[in-house]
Amino acid sequence: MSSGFFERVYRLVSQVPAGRVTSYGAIAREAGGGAAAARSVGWALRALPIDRAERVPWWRVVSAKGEIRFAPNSPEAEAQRARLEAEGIRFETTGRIDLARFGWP
DNA sequence: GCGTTGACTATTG
DNA sequence: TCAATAGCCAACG
Repeated sequence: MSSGFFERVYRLVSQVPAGRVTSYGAIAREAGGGAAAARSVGWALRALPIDRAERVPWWRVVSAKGEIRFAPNSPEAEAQRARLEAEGIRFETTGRIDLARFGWP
């Protein structure tokens, strides 16, 4: 609406099925901004309103390495990990996700 | 319209 | 494999 890029990002994230995760670069590329627009995707999700956050699975969006890009002691990171585990996603001992199994093609 | 910021990615050492 | 640096894009002030 206001910004096609933002709405497009929200739409793509909403299309991610439960039990799957995607990376910022993948969404950025699908949004039409290119892999370099990954930072803009983070900006869009950071500006994600609360009412939008409930219908947009932002927690299924992780870094290209399958790890959460929040602070390890951040409440958002804890909530994200909890939601991902609730959807059946397992974390490695290093705290990373196996994109080969949970990655969204 | 310019400069800064950011939930990133890819490349190099 | 890990750490540090550069680059790109979009929104905000």
